[in-house]
Amino acid sequence: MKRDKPKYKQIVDAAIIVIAENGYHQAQVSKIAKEAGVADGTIYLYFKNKEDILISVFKEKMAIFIEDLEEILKRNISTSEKLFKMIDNHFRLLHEDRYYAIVTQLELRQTNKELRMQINGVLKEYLTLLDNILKEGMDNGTLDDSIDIRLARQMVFGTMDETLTSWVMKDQKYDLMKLSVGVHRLIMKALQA
Amino acid sequence: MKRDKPKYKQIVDAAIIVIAENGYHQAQVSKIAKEAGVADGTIYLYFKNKEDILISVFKEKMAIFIEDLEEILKRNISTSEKLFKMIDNHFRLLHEDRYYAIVTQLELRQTNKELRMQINGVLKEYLTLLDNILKEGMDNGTLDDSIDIRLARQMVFGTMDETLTSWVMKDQKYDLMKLSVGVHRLIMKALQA
Amino acid sequence: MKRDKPKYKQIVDAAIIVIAENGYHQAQVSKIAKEAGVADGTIYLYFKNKEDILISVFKEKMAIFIEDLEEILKRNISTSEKLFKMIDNHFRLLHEDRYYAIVTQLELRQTNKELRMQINGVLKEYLTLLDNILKEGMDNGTLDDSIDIRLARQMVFGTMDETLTSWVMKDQKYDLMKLSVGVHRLIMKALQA
Amino acid sequence: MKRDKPKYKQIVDAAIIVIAENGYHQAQVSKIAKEAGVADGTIYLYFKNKEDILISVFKEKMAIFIEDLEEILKRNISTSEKLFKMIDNHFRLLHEDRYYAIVTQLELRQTNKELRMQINGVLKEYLTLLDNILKEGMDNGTLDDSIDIRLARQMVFGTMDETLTSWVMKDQKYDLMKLSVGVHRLIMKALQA
DNA sequence: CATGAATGAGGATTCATTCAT
DNA sequence: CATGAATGAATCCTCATTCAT
Repeated sequence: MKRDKPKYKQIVDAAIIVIAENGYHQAQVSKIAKEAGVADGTIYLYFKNKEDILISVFKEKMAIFIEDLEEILKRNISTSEKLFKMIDNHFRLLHEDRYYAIVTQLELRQTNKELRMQINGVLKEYLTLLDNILKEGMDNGTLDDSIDIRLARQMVFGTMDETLTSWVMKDQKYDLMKLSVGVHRLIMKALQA
Repeated sequence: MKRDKPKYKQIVDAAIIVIAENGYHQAQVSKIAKEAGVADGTIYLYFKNKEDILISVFKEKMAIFIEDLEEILKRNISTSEKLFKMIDNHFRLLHEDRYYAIVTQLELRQTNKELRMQINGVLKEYLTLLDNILKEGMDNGTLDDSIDIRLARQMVFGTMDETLTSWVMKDQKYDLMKLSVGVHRLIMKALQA
Repeated sequence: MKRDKPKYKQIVDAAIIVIAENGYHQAQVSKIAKEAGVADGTIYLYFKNKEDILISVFKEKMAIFIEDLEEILKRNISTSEKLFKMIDNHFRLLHEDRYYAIVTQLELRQTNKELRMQINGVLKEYLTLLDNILKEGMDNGTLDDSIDIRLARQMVFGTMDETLTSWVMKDQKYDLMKLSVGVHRLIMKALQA
Repeated sequence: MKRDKPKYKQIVDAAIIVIAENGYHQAQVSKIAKEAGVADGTIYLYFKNKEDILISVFKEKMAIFIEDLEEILKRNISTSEKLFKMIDNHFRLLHEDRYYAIVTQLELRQTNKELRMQINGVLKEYLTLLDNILKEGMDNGTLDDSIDIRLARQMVFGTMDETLTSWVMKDQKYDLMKLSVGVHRLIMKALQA
C-alpha cells in the first residue's frame, strides 16, 4: 500500500506546510517536492497528479477527525457532552496543527469546483456522524425534534466553521480552545427540547 | 464618478454572468469584455485590474444588502423582527439573483487570500449592522447579554451562510424562502434572554 | 483571413528555418517565435497549437507545388513533357529552398501518426494530379495502359522521393537539377507504351 | 557475445511488438521491459541506451534480409530473376511479420536525424548488394549501362519502399505478395538494355 | 474615450537512465 | 546478473495587461 510508505507521508506533510506558507496558488509541485526532500518526479510515484496530493492532504487529516468522532459517539455520555466533545476535539485538532488549520479554513477553498466536490464527499462522512448525534438527541428527548435535522446540522457546522475561519484570519492570535465552551452552550440552547 | 457611467455597470453585470456560467477560473477578462460588449482594453479604463472587477462585483451588490439592512434597523419593530427581516431579506436578494448567489457562495471563495481579505473588509460593514441589532437586543432585554457578541454574530452569519451554500450547491432545487422562518426561530432560541 | 496577415507568413517561414537548423524535436515554440521576431503568445493568435504550425508549413508550400502542377497540366504539351516539367519543377522548388527541402524530406517525417495522416491528406491532392497525367498518357497511347495506375504512381513518386532524400542526406552537395533529366528518362522508359 | 544471450533477443522482440502496437512515441523503455518480462534496469545491461535498442531492432531483422540477398546473388540465375527474387523476398519478409512491417515502414521513421543516419548505415550494406546485381546486369548486357547506378538503385528501392509504405498505411488490407510481379516488370522495363 | 493586437512570465508532468541492494 | 525506486531536465500554452492608433 502506497500510503503506508514513509515518502507518502513525507509528501503529504510537506504539502500542508507549503500550502499554508505560500498559499494554494503558490504551492508548486517543485516546492512541495523540495520541502519533502524528494525529486519532483518522485511525487508522481505516489500521487496521480497535483490534485491527488490535495485530496490526500484533506483525506489523511479528516480520517483523524472521523476516527475521533466515531469514538466519541460510542461513549456512554449524554448528547450534550457528545456535542461538546465533538466541538472541543475539532477545535483542538486545528489548534494543534496551525498549518492544517490554514489549509482547510482558507487555502483548500480556493480549489476548483471539481476538487471541492471531492472534498465535500470526504466531509460528508463527518457530517453524517454529526447527524447521528443530533438524531440521538432528538430521540432521547434532549434536543427539540421539531427542528429540521438539516437546518440543525447547518447551524452547528456553520457556527463552528465561521468561528474557526475568523480565528485563522485573525492569525490565530486569540485562544481558540477557550471558545469551545461558548460555542457548545450557544448550540445547546438553540437545539435543546 | 466612474461607477455612475453606464459601462461600469455593464461590466460588473457581465462579470457576474460570466463567473456564474463559467466558474471563477474560466472567467477571463476577454470573456467579461465580450459579454459586456466592450473591448478588452476598455475594462482597464474603469477598473485597475481583474481583482478590482471582482471586488466591485461584491461591493455593488453588498451596497444593496447594507442599504436594506440600514432601513430595517431604523424601523420601529422588535429586535426579533429585525433579525427576521434581515435573514429574510438576505435570502430574498440571493433568491432573486441566482447568478449572484452562485458567485458569492461558491465562485468568489476560490479567490486568493488577499482578495478575500478585501471582500471581508466590505462584508464588515454589513456585519457591524448585524452587531448593532444584537447589541440593541441585549440592551433592551430581548437577547441574552451574557453571550459574547462575536460568537453570537458568528452563529447568526455562519448558520445563514452554511444554509445558503448548501442551497446553491444543491443547484437551488428547493425553496430557499421557506427556510428563513426556521433559521430565524433557531437563532432566536439560541440568543434569547 | 489570418493567413494573409504578414505575421502569419513570418511565423511559417521562421518555423521552416528553425526546424531545418535544429531538427524537429529541437524546434521549440519559443525558438520559432524568436526567429519570427514575435512573442511566444503571438504564435497562438495565428495558430491553434504547435501541430497547427507544422501542418501550415506543409500546406503553404505544397500549395505552390499544386498550383504549378495544375498549370503544367493545362499546357498544350506531350505527356512526356508534362512528366518532365513536374519532376523538374518539383526538384527546382526544393533546390531553391534548401531549408524547406530538409523539412519535408527529413524532419516532417518524424511527426506522430496523426500529424502524418493530415500531411498525407494534403499530399493526396498533388498525387491525384500526377495520376491525371498518367491517365492522360495511357489514354493517348503514350504510356502503357496495362500498368496498374497505383503502381505507376508509386514508382514515379518513390523514385523522386528517394532521389530527393538521398540528395538532402548528402547535405545537398551535388547538383540536384542535373538529375531531373535522368529521372525523367528512367520513368518514361518504365512507363512508355 | 551479448546478442546471443536469450534476454537480448527477448528485449528486441518485445521492442518490435511494443512499437508496432503503441507507436514509436508511446514505446517507453518501461513498456518494453514489461513486455520482455525483465526489469527496466536489465535493459541497460544489454543495450547502451534506448536508441541502441532501436538500432538493434533494425539490425537484427536486416541481417536476415542481407543473408537472403547474399544467397540470391550466389545463385546461378539471370539478373532479372535475381531482381525478382530480391523484391519477392523483401516483400515476403515484411508480409510474414506484420509488426516488423509497421515498425520499419512507419514508426522507425519518426526517429531523429541522427538515429536515421545510423539506420541508413545498416541499410547501406543491403543497398550495396542491390548495386552488385545492377552492376552485374549492366556488365552482362541485361541492363542499360548508360543509366547512372545511383539513380537506378534509387528507382528500385524508392519504388519498393513507396509500395510497402502504401500497403502498411492501408492497414495491409490487400495482398502484398501479388504486387512483386508488377513491381519487377516495371523495374525491368525501366532498366533493361 | 475606445480599441484589440501583441506581449511574456510561469508550471505540471513524463520518462530515459542510474545505482544501491 | 537482476532489480525497480528514485531522479530531474525540459516545454507548450494561457491570459492579464499594455499601448499605439
